[in-house]
Amino acid sequence: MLQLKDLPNAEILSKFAERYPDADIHKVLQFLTVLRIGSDLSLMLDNFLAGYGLLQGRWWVLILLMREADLTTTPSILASKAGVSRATMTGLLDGLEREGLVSRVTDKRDRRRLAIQLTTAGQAKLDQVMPDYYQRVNALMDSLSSAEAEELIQSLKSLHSQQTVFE
Amino acid sequence: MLQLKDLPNAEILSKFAERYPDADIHKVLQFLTVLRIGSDLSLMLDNFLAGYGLLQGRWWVLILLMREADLTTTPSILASKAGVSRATMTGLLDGLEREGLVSRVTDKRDRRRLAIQLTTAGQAKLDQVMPDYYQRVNALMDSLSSAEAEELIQSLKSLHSQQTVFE
DNA sequence: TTGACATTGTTAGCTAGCTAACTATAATGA
DNA sequence: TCATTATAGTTAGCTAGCTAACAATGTCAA
Repeated sequence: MLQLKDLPNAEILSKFAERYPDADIHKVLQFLTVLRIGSDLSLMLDNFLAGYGLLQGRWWVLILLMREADLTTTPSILASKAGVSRATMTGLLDGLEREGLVSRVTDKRDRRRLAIQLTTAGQAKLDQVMPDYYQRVNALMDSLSSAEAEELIQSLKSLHSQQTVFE
Repeated sequence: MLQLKDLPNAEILSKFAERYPDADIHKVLQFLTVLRIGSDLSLMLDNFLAGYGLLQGRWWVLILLMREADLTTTPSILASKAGVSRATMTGLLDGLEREGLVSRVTDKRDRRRLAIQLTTAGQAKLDQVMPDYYQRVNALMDSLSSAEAEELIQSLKSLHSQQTVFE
């Protein structure tokens, strides 16, 4: 969504400016550019992962599992660390279990809980994709100097911290 | 997805670095920060629009329609300008039509085509939301100086232009 | 003119996000 | 102890993205 290829022309601008005098076209375009490039980069990552038969959500769950010392944790903790709802995590785990990349193990001490475990196949999948991923991230970020990258992150964090104006 | 609250600690970093020596943790974190803040800002916009009973995809269609001189265009053109597939546009228009914000009119000269028209209710909905939207965008972007904002956009465009490294 | 090709919009089926509601289980306090 | 409350995971139903396939319609060249 939010295609920036379709920039408004002078006629359109005057129409909107007349109806909505508070509009600051530069700021709006900058804001939309941030949104659009974020979503394009995310789509690019999706396409890259698709080449390995993975999807962004599922791939991220595998990484979170690999971070655990025993390659195991619970759906709730995964949901919290991934920043999604428990319901969404259920769906992600369904897909990963179907593909044999994780397994669900019941917890006998607390029968509400499940242990989610990274399988050998899951670890092997990460070993396929991660070296390629890291190389490409390096190549992508090399288009900015380290000072530029740092300023980019700082500016994004400034915007992020101002989210309250939208509430 | 892609929660950055859960930053890797030293133990995790060494585990990943050992297994994947190409990983440059600073670059990876910067990359993920761009993705995450983009998605957070998009979510923020969703929440804002929800207060007016709107959703981002549908709202954007209304704006594209308002840009047209006669408030009318076709689903294909909308899909192209919004940067989504025709199938996705069908779904967005279904929702908007159900709410009475747009109407579908058959084209008698080319019976494959539909004319999508912004209704009075659709224009009224935009008139409710847009002034508030523009004020909030202004407030958000005021957290950056105009020079900072310009550098931010330039850096994002640099990244965007390097997307090919992920193909 | 007609057969091949292109275009338009829709449908079906997938992923992935959400909230709300539900079941099962555990924990706690009167 | 037992009633209440809290927690874990799932399900249902919504939005919104995608691709692939399809029917209806136009277009165009042989």
